[in-house]
Amino acid sequence: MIDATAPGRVGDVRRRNLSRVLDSIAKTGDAKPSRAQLAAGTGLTKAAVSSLVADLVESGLVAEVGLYRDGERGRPGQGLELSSRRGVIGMEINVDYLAVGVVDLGGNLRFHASVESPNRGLEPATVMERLGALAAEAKAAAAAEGIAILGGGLAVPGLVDEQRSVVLSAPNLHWENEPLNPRALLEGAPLGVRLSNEANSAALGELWYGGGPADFLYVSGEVGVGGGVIIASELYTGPGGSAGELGHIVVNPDGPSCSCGGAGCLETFAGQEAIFEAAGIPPGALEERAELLLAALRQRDPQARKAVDDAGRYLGVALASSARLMDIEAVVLGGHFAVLGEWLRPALLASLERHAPGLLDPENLTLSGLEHSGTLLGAAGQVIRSVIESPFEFLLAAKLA
Amino acid sequence: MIDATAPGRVGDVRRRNLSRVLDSIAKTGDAKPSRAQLAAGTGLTKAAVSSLVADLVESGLVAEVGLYRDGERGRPGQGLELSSRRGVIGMEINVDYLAVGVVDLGGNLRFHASVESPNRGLEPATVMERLGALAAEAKAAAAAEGIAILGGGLAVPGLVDEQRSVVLSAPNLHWENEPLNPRALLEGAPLGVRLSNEANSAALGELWYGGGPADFLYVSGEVGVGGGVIIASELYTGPGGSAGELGHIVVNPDGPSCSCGGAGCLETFAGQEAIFEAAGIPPGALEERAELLLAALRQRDPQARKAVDDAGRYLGVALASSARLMDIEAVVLGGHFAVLGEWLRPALLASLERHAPGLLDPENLTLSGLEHSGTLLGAAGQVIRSVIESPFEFLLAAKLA
DNA sequence: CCATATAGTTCAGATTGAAAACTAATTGGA
DNA sequence: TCCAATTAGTTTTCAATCTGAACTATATGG
Repeated sequence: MIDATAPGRVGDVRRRNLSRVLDSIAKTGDAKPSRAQLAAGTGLTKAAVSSLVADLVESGLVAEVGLYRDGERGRPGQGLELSSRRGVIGMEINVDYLAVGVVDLGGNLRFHASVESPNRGLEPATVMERLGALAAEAKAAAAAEGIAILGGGLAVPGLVDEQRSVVLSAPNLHWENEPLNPRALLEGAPLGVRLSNEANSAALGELWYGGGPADFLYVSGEVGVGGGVIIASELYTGPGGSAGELGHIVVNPDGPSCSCGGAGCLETFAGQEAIFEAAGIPPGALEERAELLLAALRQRDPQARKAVDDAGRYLGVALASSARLMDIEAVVLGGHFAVLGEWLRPALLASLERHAPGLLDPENLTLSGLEHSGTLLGAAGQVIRSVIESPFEFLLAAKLA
Repeated sequence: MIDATAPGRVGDVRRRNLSRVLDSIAKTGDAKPSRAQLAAGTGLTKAAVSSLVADLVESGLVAEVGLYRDGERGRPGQGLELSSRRGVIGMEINVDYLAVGVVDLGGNLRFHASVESPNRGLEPATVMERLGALAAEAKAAAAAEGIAILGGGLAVPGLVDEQRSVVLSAPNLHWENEPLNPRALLEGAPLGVRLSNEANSAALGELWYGGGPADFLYVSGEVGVGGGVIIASELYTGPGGSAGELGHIVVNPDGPSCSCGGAGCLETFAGQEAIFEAAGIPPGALEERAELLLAALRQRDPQARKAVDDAGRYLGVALASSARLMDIEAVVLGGHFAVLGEWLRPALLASLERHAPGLLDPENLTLSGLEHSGTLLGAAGQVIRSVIESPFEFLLAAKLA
């Protein structure tokens, strides 16, 4: 396939090289590369890099951070980094809480806040209003730290149409085809607010800020079972944008019917609700039930043990099928599954070994370390990445303003 | 993601535009576009297109095919097409036959030959020798038609390492880690011979020459059950290159063990052998058994009917899971499944509706019309595509020679 | 036979990175 | 202390390539 963004005119070369340099700075991260190092890394000449960096510094995306010597001879280089005075606000609506965070271009979470909020069944307008209040806090915090906010990312637990900012289906919130107006959360931010799926954002957070490998499947165990597929360091969304719905892979054709209308889905065996029920945890608040389950497991309660083993076994079936179909070589467990990680692991690995022996190295089955901030980081990171990938457009806009 | 293969020199613009123009000619196909139409289609100026086309014509990749008037006023354009005097040889090793074909750059199958050959268990060297004889026929036929052979594609029913030309695993041939030397089949062809997987090649054949949509899952029912995933008009191979192994998706966690070492795989329910056995077809040659099965189905034999229904049902489970994970919206059934198509369809659709209601429109479940030539076309097409995507390298080589 | 329309070419102009020469800033040793 | 060596970054010249506008070529229709 011919890359539509590839240079067609001479001017496009610069577009691409601006992005390449910016990406190289982002990848080098804390090492704060000099122009000379960037030249070596990108294959461009020092002259070209100097010219490109000049534009990036002028736009405010990149900052010089003083000299930098490594003990050797020669003139020291000027360290460069993605500006810590520009940032993006990450936001998250989940079933039982709202959260916001300020992430600077370098990927540092500079501010973080969350509130409990039983959003299930609430009107989207009500939830958006509450989230707006939280976003205002984040904006104030950013202003106090001298961070100019370029845009925002909003993650929700459901399928979304990113272009039109519509939540197509979020069964756990009881939302269906709800158009949101995320832009209103950050009035005046030049890049607007991007709506995204919670599991996908968490997968991207893991990739960019959690040390995830270039190829992995992220399994999100929030109230539902979601997934995010990362291939070659990019989110794989599929032709219609809804890939990664791991929760509705069929793991047992004779299984019970599922909220999605199907039958035998993974979620009916390994969703939070299914596990709690099988473990005999009484209804109640999510946090409390999770605590009860962990307590039961610690006390070697056989019913809890079996519930988690079953979930692990079926998760193994889903991962075996996924690995076969998509050639997945690594898996990161997040959310609920990260909390249950060590209890899930034995049954999961046994099941994988039974259904796809040798396909997935147990070492490559890891638990997410980012906990809940992964989703925020990923939601904000998508906007940051869009700047890194198309800085030219951003420069133009900056020049006009 | 930033394309690492495209350092940003000014000269790369031309590289890209050569490819873009060539691709545009290939896509327009039989319409034989003029330079002016290409300019309109690519967004380049007429001047640029003229210059690019001049290089392509000089290299022999593109040919002018006389004037062309559409009744309107004005000077008529020069029709352009991919040269019919340049071609690629497609080759196929399957369990019970060998096949070759000459495909010109325009995708026309100009010569075709196949021989029965019980390759299961034969030494690769023996098989390659037989294939070499067939390839020689193809070369002679190409020479007779004045087609210069640029390279070849060889498809085998197993996992391959394309870079090193090694068949990693072809259980149905009983080959394991067999290095081949496909280059030797076409001594002197400038682009060499590319080894590929049979199901993937068939999927690409369907995409390029069978009118397949931009996004679909090709299901190959040869002796094993294979698959090829096409996303955005490209083959999705996954990080390790072995994506699409539909045959080893788990469709029933309590199912029997499989030749792959796993258990409950689709292949154990819907592989040819499994269907024949369940239908009570006695052992024998593949072709004969297939005929017997079809005859039994036509006579409404209940055992045959049930065997095919079961296969369809489990195929539906696998497709439901695949659609969920990869957001697949269309499926093309090939090989054995295309032959059984109408008998499979009812149970398959019912199963899809049960496990993933509404996810896949029945209209988007189609049967391949290319039959066995799809694999040849796809195998050859991969080499043709590589020229379309990197004509600059080809031009350089042509200029040196 | 000429106005009109479309195809394709020619040429000046602008953008851009490569290459090489240059300036700047540092270290280590004479 | 000072200079050679070394590395960073800038300036200058040059070649590649596309755009845009003017131009030539070739058809149709009245």
